[in-house]
Amino acid sequence: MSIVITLPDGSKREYPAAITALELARDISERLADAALAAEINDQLCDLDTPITEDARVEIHTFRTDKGRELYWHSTAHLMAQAVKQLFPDVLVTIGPAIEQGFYYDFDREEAFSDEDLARIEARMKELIKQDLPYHRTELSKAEAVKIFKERGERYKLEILDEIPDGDIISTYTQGDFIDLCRGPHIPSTGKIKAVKLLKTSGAYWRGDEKNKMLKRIYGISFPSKKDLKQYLDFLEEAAKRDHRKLGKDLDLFSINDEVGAGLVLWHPNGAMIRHLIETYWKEEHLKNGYKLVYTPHVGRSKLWETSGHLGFYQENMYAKMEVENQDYYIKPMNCPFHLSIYNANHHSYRELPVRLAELGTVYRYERSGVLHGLMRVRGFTQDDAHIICTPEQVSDEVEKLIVFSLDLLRHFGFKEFLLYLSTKPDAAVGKDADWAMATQSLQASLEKLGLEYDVDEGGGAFYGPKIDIKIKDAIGRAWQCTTIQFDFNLPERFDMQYIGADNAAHRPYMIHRAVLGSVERFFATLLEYHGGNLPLWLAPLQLLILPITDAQIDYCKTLQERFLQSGLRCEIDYRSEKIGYKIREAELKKIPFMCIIGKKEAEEGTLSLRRHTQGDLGTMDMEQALTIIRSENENL
RNA sequence: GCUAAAUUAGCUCAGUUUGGUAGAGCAACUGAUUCGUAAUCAGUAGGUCGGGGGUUCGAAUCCCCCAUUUAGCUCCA
Repeated sequence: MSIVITLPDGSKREYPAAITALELARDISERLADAALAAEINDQLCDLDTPITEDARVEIHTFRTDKGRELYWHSTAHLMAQAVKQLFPDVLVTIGPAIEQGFYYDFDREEAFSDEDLARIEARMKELIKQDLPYHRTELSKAEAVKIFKERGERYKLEILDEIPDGDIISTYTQGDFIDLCRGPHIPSTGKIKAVKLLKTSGAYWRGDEKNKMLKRIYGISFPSKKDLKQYLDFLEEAAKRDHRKLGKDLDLFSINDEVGAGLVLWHPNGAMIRHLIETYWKEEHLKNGYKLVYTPHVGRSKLWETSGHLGFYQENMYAKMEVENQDYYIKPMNCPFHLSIYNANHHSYRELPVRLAELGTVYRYERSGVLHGLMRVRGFTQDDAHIICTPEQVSDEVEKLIVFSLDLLRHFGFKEFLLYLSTKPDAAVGKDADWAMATQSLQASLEKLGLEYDVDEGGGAFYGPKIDIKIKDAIGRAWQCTTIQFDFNLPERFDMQYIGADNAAHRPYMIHRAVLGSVERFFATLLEYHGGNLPLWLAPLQLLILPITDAQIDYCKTLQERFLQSGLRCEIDYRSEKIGYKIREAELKKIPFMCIIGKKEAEEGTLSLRRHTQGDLGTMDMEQALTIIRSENENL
């Protein structure tokens, strides 16, 4: 009886008897057999030596597939645990999964792993790779597994075993002297790992719970070639160059200092100019799209925060209360209660809805000291907040408009790729099921109507409503969350919001809470990292710098500056008596988009020599030609 | 908050192992130079070594506490 194997491309192969996945790969090609890591037989991921005994769909996984990479890294994590156990026999192993980029393994050890330890572990891993130890799968009963790990004193493994139902078959993987409880599959042998690098160590709570013991984690990554590893390390270096904290310092955009306080940002003139341009654009676009701008205070009475519920469920993130004339006040961690108070200041007819209230609202939240990170995570930040209050009939239209508006706004900043997520009802939630269903459905319908791809985060919504998040995809593959569009079934109740319908009765409106940029701080950081500091021309604090070669050209430079300023460009002259090469170098380091080099020749001819940052010399031309080039990057000039 | 590492001139860093009161490059300032597409030369000035306490004849260096930063964990715009 022969068996028929169907490959992912639909092609079929027939074999007279059962063969292993590895034999199948070898039959397809030697190269595939060499690259093969594991097989997926009828959607079941398994080791390469698994026999295929009947007709099946089979996919061979290599490092090129997501699943292949994942188990490659997982196998490397096992290898690292083996090296650690050999070098530090007293250390207990816990778990070691693959992550998006590489793997980690958590160990129970009193001391932290030092850099020297890492180097030793890495060296031992390389020895074990040379030995080309096979990963051997063993299936056994729970009792047998308990016996094995009890003998070895691996109490974390026993804890995991304890949670597995008694009847289940358990698998272990052994390579050399190391045995680990593992579902698998794994790569055939350690020799498949050609390049490995241990990257860093840190603490991590057992099972991710801060009440548990803190374990010592080691992160690493591995590749099937040294070249791939080098490429990855280069990528990390590139990411470091784009770090907004470094760019913020180099370009003199912002600072954060001890004396002012952690997580509180000082915006320097250059950064403030960029922020001003972002905010001005943001306001204009909101006004064009039917939003009303509002301003609200930075503090509010405790009564307000009781009504909103923040004192109940958010107090640990709020700054402590302050007392003035026997009244308690809190600094605002959110703008919503103020916006809703504005709505509630008047009666509203259904004819006025939707009401869209927008504000660049600065809030303060107490964030635990360990989470602060440059501008990405701060304690005082400005949300580009808006609340849309509408009737049930208006919901789907509003959601659709919002998605389009958000994407348009983001694209204007040069962002091109987006990742969209729809988050649905979590277990603990407020609001009626019917409302959740309706809101979730209108979010989903809008995404589909617009033909946008999105992922569903099941149960990932806020307790008060479902949401859509938009993340921006970076030039080097990282994703940054900005936009969030959230329904809120909680606050309209708490604030007893109403509108008068056509039936002359009071109704509860729907409310959507949204931020497009997220926070100005995080957005600014994302913008910097995305563009590597080379902002689009319209956002550059200084757009053009005129560089006279000698003092003799200064008067001519001033007439040019006048023309550029009249065209709406932000333009300055570098008067210093430095050599032209030096002035150009400085302007390049400051990432000034355009440079205008003026020597004797240009002054006599009435021309100018234009240079574009990142491109170099564009040649000699007259003013009109220069403006044409500059306008091609920004039609508003 | 937790685990670990770090904090020295405006910036980037050396000096800490083996205690003997600080050093470089860039930037700044002064002077010279007037130059053609990423660094001209010379000179000057700049630091109670994150803060506080302790050990010591003597602390940037050793010990303790605190603050901040970084990498993670947990949490989030």
